[in-house]
Amino acid sequence: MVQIRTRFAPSPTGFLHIGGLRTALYSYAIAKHSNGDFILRVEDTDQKRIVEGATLALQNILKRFGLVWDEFYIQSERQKKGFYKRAADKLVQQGHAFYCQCKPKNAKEEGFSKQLRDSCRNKKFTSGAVKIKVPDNVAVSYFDFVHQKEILWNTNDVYDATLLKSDGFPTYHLAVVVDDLDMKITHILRGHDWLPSTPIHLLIFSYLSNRRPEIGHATDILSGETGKKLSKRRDSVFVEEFLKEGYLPEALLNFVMLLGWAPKDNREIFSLEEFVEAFDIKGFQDANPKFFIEKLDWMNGEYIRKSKVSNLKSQIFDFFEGGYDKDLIGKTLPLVKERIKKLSEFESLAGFFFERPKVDLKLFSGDYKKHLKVALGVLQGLNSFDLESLNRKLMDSIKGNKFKTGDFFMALRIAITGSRFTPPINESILVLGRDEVVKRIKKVLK
RNA sequence: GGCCCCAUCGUCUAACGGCUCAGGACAUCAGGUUCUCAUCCUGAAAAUCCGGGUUCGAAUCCCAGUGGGGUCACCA
Repeated sequence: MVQIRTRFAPSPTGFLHIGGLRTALYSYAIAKHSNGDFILRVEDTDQKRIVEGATLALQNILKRFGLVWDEFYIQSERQKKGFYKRAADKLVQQGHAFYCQCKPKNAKEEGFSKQLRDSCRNKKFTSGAVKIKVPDNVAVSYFDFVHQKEILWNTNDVYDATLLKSDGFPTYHLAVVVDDLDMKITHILRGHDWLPSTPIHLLIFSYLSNRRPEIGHATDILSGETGKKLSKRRDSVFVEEFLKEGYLPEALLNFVMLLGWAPKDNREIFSLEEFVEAFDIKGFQDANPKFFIEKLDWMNGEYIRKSKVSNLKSQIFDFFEGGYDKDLIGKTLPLVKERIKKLSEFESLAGFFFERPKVDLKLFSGDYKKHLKVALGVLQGLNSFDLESLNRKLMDSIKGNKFKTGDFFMALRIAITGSRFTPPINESILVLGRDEVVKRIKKVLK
């Protein structure tokens, strides 16, 4: 049996795209489900777009999601060793490629072209860029393992793509084929946006080798707002942005795995290990999913609620870069854990534990001072400062004074926290301590 | 415009061509629990794009249409 080998091959432009994370996850799962190898390959062949430190950042972020690779390659280093030049030479010798000395065009400015056959293809140049000499009227096809169907082109619709640039670096088309062959990749999984250039790769594969990896194109993730491919300008597209908003890596990974893949039993919560175990290539979707943040919010809340206090404590401490005392975070967490959907929300919900709040008197209603005076008396007269006694004495005084329970606690809540929406107030009082609570109530009564 | 992909509740999706007046989850709405807010529990509303075929039977197969997406660089 052949060892399964997959790869994730991003270009290091700074941040990891959410779709990239998903592609990496699926590739990882295909390999690991069968105890295969997962390879990370950095495609940095565009000298104009090199970003300092991007490769390291990419590696770090993948590790945070547990997507660990077995082998690592950098294309620019392979370029120095001449792998791509040799492949290009071979293609020219075979008559499947030719040198071209035309001025490079920029499609963004010039629009799409109708000219598929390059004017240099019969000029017999011996230097310049190398382009593929696409044959006329030949059918090329492959079986897509995502869509589970044959996809077919006529080469009359395929253009003479550049393989080697005049700076000696390969384009994606050449590099991807050479590397996937050299690295003995068995399954290529990539985004749907690559589907249209697949016939070029199919031709190169057939010229360079008698074997070809399986190929599959995962759906594009569409924006929930626009229904179009996620765009950097309008949408949050980078993994780093989501982490910064307070989403947990495990939740984000879980959410993204279900955009374009589903198990037969409709299960929704998967750890990475569970996903690898459950992964089935038949579970891929054909239609492009829209990215709706609501479900991610729910899922993130699920993960936060499931988290151990000790783990969550460190995550929140790190998230706020040490801005809050770690032990105190730990004490408040049992009270706030099931009330937040993102780490970032810890601040607005639990901030009053760390800093005396500004209390807006407009929040109060009714005869709140009377309520507070009674509460103050109870607190100060309490012999044993524990939840049971506190609760009992407060309830007794409510009954004794014929207060409305809700009104009483609301007054207390606002005085202590500055908000109408808070964790349970008696438990919060215990965390804050009697002295602090007494001071806060007195301050309002002044 | 050419080429390619796609089409089940608002969203993510399930359903060997028959066990389906289409199931689950999120979101929404209504109840319950509760000192607020959450959590938790109950319930409701909500979909097979439109036509044609094939078949005893179609969400499922086929053909057109319509709609959506992608792509057409010496960027990946």
